[in-house]
Amino acid sequence: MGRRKLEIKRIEDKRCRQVAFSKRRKGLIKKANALSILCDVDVGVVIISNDGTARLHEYSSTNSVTGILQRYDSHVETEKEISAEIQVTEHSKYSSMATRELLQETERQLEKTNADDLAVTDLIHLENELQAALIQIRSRQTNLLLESVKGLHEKEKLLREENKHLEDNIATTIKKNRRGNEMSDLQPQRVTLNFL
Amino acid sequence: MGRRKLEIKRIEDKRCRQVAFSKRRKGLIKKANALSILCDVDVGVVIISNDGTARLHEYSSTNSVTGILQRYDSHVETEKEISAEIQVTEHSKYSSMATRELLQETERQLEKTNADDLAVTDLIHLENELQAALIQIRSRQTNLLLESVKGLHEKEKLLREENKHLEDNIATTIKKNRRGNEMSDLQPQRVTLNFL
DNA sequence: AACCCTATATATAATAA
DNA sequence: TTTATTATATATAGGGT
Repeated sequence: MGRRKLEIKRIEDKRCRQVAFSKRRKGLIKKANALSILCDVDVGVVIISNDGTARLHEYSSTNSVTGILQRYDSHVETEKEISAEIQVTEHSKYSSMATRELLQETERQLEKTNADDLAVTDLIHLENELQAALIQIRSRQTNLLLESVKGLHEKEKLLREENKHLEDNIATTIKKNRRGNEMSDLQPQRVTLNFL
Repeated sequence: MGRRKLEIKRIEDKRCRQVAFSKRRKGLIKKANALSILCDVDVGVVIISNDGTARLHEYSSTNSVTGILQRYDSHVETEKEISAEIQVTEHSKYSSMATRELLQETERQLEKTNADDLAVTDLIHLENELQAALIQIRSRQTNLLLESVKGLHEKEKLLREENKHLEDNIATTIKKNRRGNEMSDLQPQRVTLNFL
């Protein structure tokens, strides 16, 4: 795209690399913006450079980054409804919807391509699709984490209640004991624990 | 870039929009790939289309998506070390490092630009930088969530131990009672509470 | 680092297959 | 729906400021 053809490999000259980075980063974000507007889709771009000081550059068509991430979540939510199983069947979740489509796509690709000219671009494409599946799994993990927190809070509450009951129990037992020892007449205990 | 100049606004014809999406998506990912290789940086692209069936497309220069997200985390981790405060001071975290740089950059931009020709591109740039700050805050939230889970697990363990002690306490109390009062019909209580 | 310039490389809109 | 063609629009390498 410039004065001469450029091989796609790391630019060794630091100066040139830096300039190219600045230009191409701008270009990439511009294209991301055009794509999102022209085709009415949400696009997010993240660039992490490591030249000495690691810097983070970002673009998102949605107002906030959390916005696009919430879209992830709702996307994942939909899949969850389809395979609303428990942890034991967790494995089956990975073969739902998009993942199944992905495998079909892979088969199609392999069918129509001779082993000879299995283009690198094809492989890159498949790789990207697989990565898309991975990000979905990651989102799923985030959701599970949130559920985990919720569950743990409930557990904590129940355990605290149980503790309270047990303490009361001990208190009354001791009291009655004392009384019973004095009057030689111990009363039967009733231990009632109601929760859940 | 085609037969005629195209305004950057939503393509109304669904057919054209679909074709443009397919092409531009491929183009964007190709450019993202070139950028990451040429300039030796990590790049992630996320595209969410909503044409009826919401679909998620993704690209990441790192082997796994979690990889690039871990880079986020470590990036955030560094900032955390600098302002390692508790939740109460949470607010102060938002004005650390990158955010401070960001504000300086904003000032610089506003200084050198007349109100007249404050280019849209400048605004877009600033917007993107602000979004970068937002994604960092989001990562921070994820970290806090993970810490929360850890803390809750510890809490749970302590509560369970406490419960065990209390149960033992009750058991021995009852045993002693019975021994000291043979005719009593008092039965040792079994307090078993299983949840989750 | 951020802009200009310009020759060239790439991307892609319209169109057809 | 994708795929191929092709004319045109954009992006950008190298060079200078």
